[in-house]
Amino acid sequence: MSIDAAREKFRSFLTKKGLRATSQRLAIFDATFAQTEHFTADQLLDYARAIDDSVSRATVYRTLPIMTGSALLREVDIGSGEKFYRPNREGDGTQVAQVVCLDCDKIFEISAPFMSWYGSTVSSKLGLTPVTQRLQVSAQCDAFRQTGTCPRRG
Amino acid sequence: MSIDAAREKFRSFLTKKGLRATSQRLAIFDATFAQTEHFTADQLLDYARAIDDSVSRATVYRTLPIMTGSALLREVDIGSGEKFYRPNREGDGTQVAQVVCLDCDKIFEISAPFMSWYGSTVSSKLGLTPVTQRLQVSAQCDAFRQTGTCPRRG
DNA sequence: CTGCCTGCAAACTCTTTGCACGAAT
DNA sequence: ATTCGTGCAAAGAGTTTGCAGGCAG
Repeated sequence: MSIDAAREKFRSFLTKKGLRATSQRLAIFDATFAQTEHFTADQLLDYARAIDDSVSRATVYRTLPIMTGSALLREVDIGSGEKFYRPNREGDGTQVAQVVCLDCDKIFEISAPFMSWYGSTVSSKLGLTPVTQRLQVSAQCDAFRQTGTCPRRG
Repeated sequence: MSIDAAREKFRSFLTKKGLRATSQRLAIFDATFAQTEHFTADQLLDYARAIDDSVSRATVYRTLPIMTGSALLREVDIGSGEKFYRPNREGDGTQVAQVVCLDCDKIFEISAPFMSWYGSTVSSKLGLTPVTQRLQVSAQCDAFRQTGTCPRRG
């Protein structure tokens, strides 16, 4: 999905919800779609300010739930104090697992289609309907432990 | 595992690590093993103070990582701002998934032995060695949505 | 005795919120 | 014109830490 197509989707999402397409919201949105890796709210503030320096931290935090609600942004919580985000270029539906490298602090994502099967199996036994699921693996980098450098590291 | 056996394990863990078996640490430990459900650090402070009212919040937070390090306590982070804990009576090794009910706020645990298989499969492709894994499902309570009451709710 | 451990309170990190001004429809 | 949205700064929640005194080994 091109950034223009994505921006248009975001605009129409805002309109449909009766929300206003302010310059700040659009700057924040554009900033997310310029990223190829996971990023934090704090980083997003920087990225958005490079586009429109009137963007404030409060507006970033207020816009994040709007964007995740539009399914154009995914939230990734690896339990590290701060949350990570990533543009959802593929549209929706893909079940992914995260692999977090303890040496690189890098987050990899891998498709894990069986997750939804597991979720429904397990939940139906409890009389529950699954809403979200996450599968996360934290791991050590073999190369880093042996050679002292991680090939994926900056 | 009985509480006495568990306390003895904790004592020897402390000794082995060169740590002191203070009355506060033992009170906090006993408090964890009296619980049958998940609990927060804040709740643990209350429980521990009921045993030894000299226990402070700081000591609870300083003792938690020691206990998780001894594998007698498991930490469960469902991404809700605060972490949950639960005594590990079964010993170690069991791979469990959490199912969190959005209506009850209750945390269920279910054995998910295939998790470790998935972790190693996925990680070996990236040259990583898995350290920890978590599989979590957040779900709605069918009964609550239909009748307005959840049978599992207090 | 020695130095690890403690309680207290302040600091910290990430996120949310109240308020009065400003801008989108 | 109306509201909704904004920036600022302060508040919040959960957790961590510096310090002076206290107790285990």
